[in-house]
Amino acid sequence: MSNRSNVTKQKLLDAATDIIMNHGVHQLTLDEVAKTAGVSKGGLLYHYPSKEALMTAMVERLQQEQNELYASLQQEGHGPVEAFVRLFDETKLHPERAAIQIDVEKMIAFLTLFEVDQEYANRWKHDLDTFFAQFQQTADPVETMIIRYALEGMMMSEHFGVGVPPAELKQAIIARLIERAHDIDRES
Amino acid sequence: MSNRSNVTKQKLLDAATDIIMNHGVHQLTLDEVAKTAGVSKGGLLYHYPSKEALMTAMVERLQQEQNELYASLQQEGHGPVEAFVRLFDETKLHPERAAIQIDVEKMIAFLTLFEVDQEYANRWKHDLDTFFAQFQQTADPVETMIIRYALEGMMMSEHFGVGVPPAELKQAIIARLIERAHDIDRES
DNA sequence: TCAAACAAACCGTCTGGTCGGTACAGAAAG
DNA sequence: CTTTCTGTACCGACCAGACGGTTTGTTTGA
Repeated sequence: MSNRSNVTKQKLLDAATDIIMNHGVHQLTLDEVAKTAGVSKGGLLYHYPSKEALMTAMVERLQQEQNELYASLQQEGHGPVEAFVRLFDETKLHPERAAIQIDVEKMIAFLTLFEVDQEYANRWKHDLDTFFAQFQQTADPVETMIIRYALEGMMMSEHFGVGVPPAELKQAIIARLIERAHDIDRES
Repeated sequence: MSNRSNVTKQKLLDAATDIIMNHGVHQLTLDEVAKTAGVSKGGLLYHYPSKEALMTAMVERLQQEQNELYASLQQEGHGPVEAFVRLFDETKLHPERAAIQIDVEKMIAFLTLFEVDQEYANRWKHDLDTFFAQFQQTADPVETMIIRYALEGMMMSEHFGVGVPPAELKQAIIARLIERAHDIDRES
């Protein structure tokens, strides 16, 4: 795969990501993606021969970015639960990490794709299932799951802009979650 | 509005709800709703002159059901936070309440509708905002918000079937959330 | 010069919505 | 009592636009 080809592919994935985040799934049409990326529809379908292929590539890129950030957080010495919590706040706490470019709000946006195509949704689900399985083996599975759910709920709430608390309350919530995650990791 | 007319309207809303929950938003077509309800497409559009009108009616009926159940829970003596927690589990703990017929999975299904029509999405958001505002005035706003987020995250996770824990763990999670909500309500 | 990379017109299907018409229950008229 | 009229509820063929995907043609770079 030449460099030129790869650049265009990334542009297309960026455009698709941009659309799905700012305008929702129903606006994710091939014409719109091509237009946003500054490529013709023919050019798009040259690289991704179907809409499904495009969406699969989007999800896979997101997954990879997430895995990389999560691994780097664990290498810094954080336990699995705390690393998970920090996954939800890292780019905002440390903007200089923007290179990794992980935005968790993408996840909830992509989740809506689950309803469009059950096929590759199941692939993603499998990965997530094995990941979350370890959360049931900690010193306090109940609390661990509450932490996990709280983060996902917060993510969803912010994505839809429903009942969003002031910034300082949000930071306090995250701080308390990190604190508890830290304790759980230490006891496990 | 005659009785006959109202029966048909409810049948149409039931059909639409059924489709959106079991097959996703992308399957919610007028033809499919009409077919499921045993009505012609013309009949559907006679009662709901547009797809948007149909969806708005769906959301409004859901909202009303929710408000009624929440009010009845508070009348039983539960505080606002605990009543909120029980809202997420009531139909499963007390199947005899099925008359009220509130299934929280509907909510997350409907949330995806937000992307279709920003108009009434904002109306719903406003209602939710004012509702959740009280959660920031409790004895422990941080914990209250964690409880709220955890429930929403759990709901979402179950809707998508991602990393769902065994039943006994789930019950333990809810039990702990109820316990904490009870404490917060008492202190407030 | 040749293949990869892209452009653009085009096609078939799906879907929201329109429109003319039907069935029927009751009111009004004779 | 019979006939005519009227409004509600509903049907189903049809239309226009959108969208995913194909085909054919053109450019670009090694």
